[in-house]
Amino acid sequence: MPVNSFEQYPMTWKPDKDQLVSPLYRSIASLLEYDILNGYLPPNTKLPPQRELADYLDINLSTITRAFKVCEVKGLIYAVTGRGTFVTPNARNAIFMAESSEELNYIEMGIVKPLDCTNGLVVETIKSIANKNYLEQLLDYRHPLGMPYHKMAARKWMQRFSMDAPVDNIAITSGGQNALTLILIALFHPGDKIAVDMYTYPNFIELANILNIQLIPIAADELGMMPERLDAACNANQLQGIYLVPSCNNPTAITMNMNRRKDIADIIKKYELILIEDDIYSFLAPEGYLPVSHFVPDRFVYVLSIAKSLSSGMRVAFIAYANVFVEKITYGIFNINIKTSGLNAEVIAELINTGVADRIIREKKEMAKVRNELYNKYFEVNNPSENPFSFFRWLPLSHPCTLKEFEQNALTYGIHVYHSDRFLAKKDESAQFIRISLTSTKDVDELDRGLVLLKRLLLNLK
Amino acid sequence: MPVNSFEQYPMTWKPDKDQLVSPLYRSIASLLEYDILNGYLPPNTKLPPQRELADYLDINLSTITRAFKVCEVKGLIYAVTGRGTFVTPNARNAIFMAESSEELNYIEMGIVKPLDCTNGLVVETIKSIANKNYLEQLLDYRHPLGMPYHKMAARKWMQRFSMDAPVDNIAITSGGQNALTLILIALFHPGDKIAVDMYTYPNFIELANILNIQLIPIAADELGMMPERLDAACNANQLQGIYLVPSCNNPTAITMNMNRRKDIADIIKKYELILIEDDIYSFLAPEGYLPVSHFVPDRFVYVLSIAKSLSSGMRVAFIAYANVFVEKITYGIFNINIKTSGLNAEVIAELINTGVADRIIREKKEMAKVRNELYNKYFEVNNPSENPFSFFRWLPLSHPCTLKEFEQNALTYGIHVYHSDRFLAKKDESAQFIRISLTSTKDVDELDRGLVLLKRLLLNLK
DNA sequence: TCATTTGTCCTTATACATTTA
DNA sequence: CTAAATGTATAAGGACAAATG
Repeated sequence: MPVNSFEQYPMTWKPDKDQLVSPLYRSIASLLEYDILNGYLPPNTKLPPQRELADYLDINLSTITRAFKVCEVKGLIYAVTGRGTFVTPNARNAIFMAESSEELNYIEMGIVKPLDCTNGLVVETIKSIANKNYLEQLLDYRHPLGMPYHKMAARKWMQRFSMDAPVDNIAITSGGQNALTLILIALFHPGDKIAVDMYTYPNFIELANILNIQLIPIAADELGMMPERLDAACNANQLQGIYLVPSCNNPTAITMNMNRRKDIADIIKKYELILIEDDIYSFLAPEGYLPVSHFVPDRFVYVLSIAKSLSSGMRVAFIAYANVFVEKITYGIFNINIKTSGLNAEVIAELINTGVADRIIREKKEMAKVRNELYNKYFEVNNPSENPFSFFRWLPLSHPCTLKEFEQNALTYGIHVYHSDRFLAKKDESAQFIRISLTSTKDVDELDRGLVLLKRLLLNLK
Repeated sequence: MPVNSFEQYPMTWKPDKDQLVSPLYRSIASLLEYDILNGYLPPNTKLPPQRELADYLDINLSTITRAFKVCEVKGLIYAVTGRGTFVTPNARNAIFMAESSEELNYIEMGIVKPLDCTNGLVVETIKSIANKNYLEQLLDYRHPLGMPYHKMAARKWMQRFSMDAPVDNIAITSGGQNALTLILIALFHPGDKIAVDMYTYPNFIELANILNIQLIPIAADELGMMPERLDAACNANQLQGIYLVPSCNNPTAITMNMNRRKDIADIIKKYELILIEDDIYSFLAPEGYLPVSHFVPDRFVYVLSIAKSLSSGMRVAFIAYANVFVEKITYGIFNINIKTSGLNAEVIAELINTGVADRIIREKKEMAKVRNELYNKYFEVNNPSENPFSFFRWLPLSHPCTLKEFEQNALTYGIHVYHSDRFLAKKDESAQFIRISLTSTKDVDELDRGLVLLKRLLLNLK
């Protein structure tokens, strides 16, 4: 029997005892699900403590725990030990490209677009390929990892960024996100733990979530992820891997210098982690910088997407990997993709081999430089490790604010920017920032107007 | 204390009691994992009953159950109530396209190639698109689910096969395998169970394995999967989904008739399964056949790959899905692919809209018919439910044989064929068959020679 | 700093369902 | 067809750990 009468202390959620049938935990879970989905329990509602509900329903605490677990897995609620269980606010953090964003009533500085006014050059290359007589060979169903000729172009492009690997250790995937999916599925298991920067790429966070891979955030100083912190985390948890974007970490814009790269590599070797090096911004890094992969030749997977550097629409990325991963990645590609379209790979190979690719990145770097100089007129960049060609900037928020509050407020000012909470693998009370995309306005003038609005917004917050 | 001394009745696996530390179940699981991965417990070994182990280790039965569950989710073991727990046979069956198969010294009747001599028509379409002036729009980073115009073409193509869905319930993926990956990741969890035909598509089996999704094989009669067996399996296990290839099941070549489709649909509704309908061979099915999805409008995901029907090299598939899955699939596509290349989708849309697609499938059907007629000269097809246009045939083996033995033997005869064990989700003592691809020889003559060799091989086995 | 609150994890007990002999 | 073997599902009790004030 219940110990107390609960009539006088109202609980936020009172399941109907009469509706409980065996199995109890499922019965409870579906009552809870029903009440959440029908709006009887609005987002962020604090549910009664598990013990209180158990007492009220006169069943064991563990049964409530189990019922709650069912709803938590469905994403309906979340729980924090010591604090309680809450109805999930149903906002997701993944950064979606708007489905139809023809007419925006704000200045876009949220999403990072790839400065794709250089697409005209890609179109020319497509046209020139369409005239070749070997087109039919590109439609072949063979070569799941990529045609040899395309892998040679991939190698050439990697070498340009000081990454060298034999063609047998190179594969072509259907874009960078597809490569990350492949790597997480082929080399990791559900429940594995991967170290990431405290603030990191949101789509990697979401991908890890969907695959039930746990991310362990590691704090950074002005040079990027701190080796001591990584060491400590490896000691405390059993980590299997690490994800890094060393050329220009998204969102902090930090380029890791060579010493820091070596120090991180030492920890990777010490704990035998698998390195996932996402070098999407390699074309913005100083010439001759060696990738972290270079220092861990037995433990790396290096991902070189061309979405930001050459063309986002072609959906091609190159990956290179240590010998030990050859079999698993080959097997993974076959299971996940079968293969990447030869036509698309051909277009990119042609861009690389004709030198057009070099021209594109030169132009993009120039545009990025101009936009960064404009940014510097309004805001200071104090950390010399931040990449001066970065497509986005990272600005501390002096007055803390919730994600929704801040971004909504910004929209009323007519600008779209992202709050740092979107980039946290584990939400906590970390310092707050905003990420400002410099490459998404249609021209420099619009960016100027956006930055003026941003400056005004930040002043008014004080 | 243990009730008996186990010294005299040797168990197949005896974990070292001294190595057990808390938590017990994990300790046991990792000992077991270690022994399997290091070969001390070879594939198919029957482990001791859970009760016996519990008794031996002097702990509770449930703790062993839990330890075994950990290894089962990792795919190391599998359990059958009443029979016991067994080490998973780790043979990989995925059918790889040869990396470099220029010079074959055998006749290819293993892999199912798509009769792609129609690729010339695809090439022409690529050339015509390259001349259009809207090419740059195809390189857009927007529309992760596919551009509206492409989705309309997808809808049109689906309608041709009696599948109708609003464009908001349609998406474009980077090929059929990519679609299946997406669906398994977005709509299922590791450990979930999906019903499949006893003999089913090997790459689906491998994909499920890599994602730790369990497949439950369901027996078939001459009309395909038996509804009663599916019902029984749903009763016994808690199933979340079902995978079907109803137009021409690979490898059995069975086309499910309308009555059977309805009966299966009833069970899907009864147990609220998620239907994954892989309609890659829809173009070989009789006109007007309604997909199974039609009968479960609230629970389906319909996958229409164009790899076999139009072009395997373009890596495009269309999917349609029930309203309840819109959010999860949108989210999944974003996390796994970001998007599929608009250029490739445009080529396929153009094929569909200009009627070239219709011409291609007409030609392919005609070629398939000729090759099937040739097959019928040598072998009998007794089951009227087998698709007369099938790209492959399914032949009973009167004298049982191991997979390796048979396939090796065939190669010495100069032919490449697949043994039925490759198509089993759970290896057991099922009846044995071989699958003969009719569409992979370069011409009908070569197929004729291959079939003669096959006939001779089978006679010599008797 | 420490006690309280609160969710999580591990282990056990028992009833049940399927397979096999 | 029945009984035994064997894995599965549900629920409970207790120890533990993180957050809070």
